[in-house]
Amino acid sequence: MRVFNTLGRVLTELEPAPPARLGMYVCGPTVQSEPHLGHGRSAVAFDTIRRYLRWRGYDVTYVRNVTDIEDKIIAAAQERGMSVPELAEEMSARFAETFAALAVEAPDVEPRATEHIPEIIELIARLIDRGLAYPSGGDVYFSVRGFEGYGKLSGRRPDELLSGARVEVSDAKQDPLDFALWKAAKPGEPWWHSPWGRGRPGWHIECSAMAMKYLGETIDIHGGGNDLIFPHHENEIAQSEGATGKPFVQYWLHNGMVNLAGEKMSKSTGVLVDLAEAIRRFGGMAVRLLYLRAHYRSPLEFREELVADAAAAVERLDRFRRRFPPPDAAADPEALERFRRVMDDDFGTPEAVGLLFDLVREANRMADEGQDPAGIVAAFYEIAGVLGLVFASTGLDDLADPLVSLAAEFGVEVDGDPVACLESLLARRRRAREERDWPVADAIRDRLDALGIVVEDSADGTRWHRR
RNA sequence: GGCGACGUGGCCGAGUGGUUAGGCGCGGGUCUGCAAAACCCGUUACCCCGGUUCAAUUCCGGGCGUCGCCUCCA
Repeated sequence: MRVFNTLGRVLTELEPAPPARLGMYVCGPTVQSEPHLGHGRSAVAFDTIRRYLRWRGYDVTYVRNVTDIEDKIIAAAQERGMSVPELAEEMSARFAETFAALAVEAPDVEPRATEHIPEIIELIARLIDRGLAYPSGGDVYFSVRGFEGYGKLSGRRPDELLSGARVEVSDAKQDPLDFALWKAAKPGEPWWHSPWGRGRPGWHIECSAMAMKYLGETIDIHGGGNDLIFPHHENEIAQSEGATGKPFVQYWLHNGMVNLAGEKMSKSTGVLVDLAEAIRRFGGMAVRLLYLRAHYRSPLEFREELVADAAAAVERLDRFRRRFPPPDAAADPEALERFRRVMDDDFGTPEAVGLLFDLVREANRMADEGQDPAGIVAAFYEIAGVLGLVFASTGLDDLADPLVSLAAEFGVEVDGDPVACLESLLARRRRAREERDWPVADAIRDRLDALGIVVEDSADGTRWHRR
């Protein structure tokens, strides 16, 4: 299978072939504020890649970090009158529950920067030993010009970077390009003891330390948003390879940005859409499908009508799932082969989604014509599962009271169980239909519809689902 | 200015040197007590200009336009 490697900007064969162990590190969020649609895209993109690699037979170890100490978190915590750990804890929980609503699986390891201070300090010390970093006034900086390969990921040469206007100037740096590995604590900031005094890690170093701790000095796949290519990932390479002398990452994978009204979603500009809000309004699967319908590397323009469109498409999948429960049958091999072919080509999820809808139509048609679609249906479930399109069956517990009174209204025997209640009502309606008593049959259907329960008749019986 | 991505039908979005993506929407039909669902048919697509070719939306060159990165960012 081929993947697009940002390092070299080429589609390359993923080696070794399965089965093999594969270490995968993805830059998780800096837990400073609520997740937005961009965070969701990255999480879903790499969750899908992880699921697919596993399906292909790889033994994947998936690490996604939480950066819980950083300048912006400190600032945000002060603004809200909270401690840094309190804010980080609250936002981590928000990210976790929001990602869960997108059916993003929990990572195998979810390391936090603040729990790896010893590893970070050790890595910095190694870089100092090797002459690639230097302490300065309580800070420690990385010597960019001391690392020969600097710029190989982002395609920037140190000399060209100098002309950029946004280089942070500091008397403490020997060179304007140098970046902080360790920052001396200012009054009121969180700090840890270090050989260079009280301080905290710089932004990039925690990913190097944690990735290497859990996945070794050379890791197979490293992912993140393409806005991290420079400087974050460029600096990770410099720090890691500077310390070990070995290649840090075999395959760099980057997802595209989510744009809003033609502009990138970003914390700094305030151009963003709250992820939890979008999930609340359209459902987690609609948001996930929205992501999957674009290739993970393409920019994705967000508009409300596009999520509504995705929600309608999810409805179709959901109706299909209700019509055909998971069968006890082998998945159609031809469908799986098509899936493998499009996904093997740098994770072609838009085509895979197209395939999924092909299967929906095919199985519906077969069933309509009296054939058994079990193999197609099984392929549908297998593929949907790999794409992370999972559907929770909705209960009726919140509708217990209205259902009981509705049952009583139609003279149906009831106990408190809402499912039994609904079944009784549907049985009553079936009798009405057999007696060609359309007013009663339609009234039951209309009243259930008002509760959000949709009743549909078909040749093979009556089905219901919540709207 | 440097580096990179991209311009496909009403909307979104794959893909291909000549032959069906797919979804949503819209129109027609089948089925059905009605409704819904499902299925079938249609909705005449590939930014512009050159070039290569028997043939280009697909390859090459130029133009126009959009977006991202260039030390906050997923």
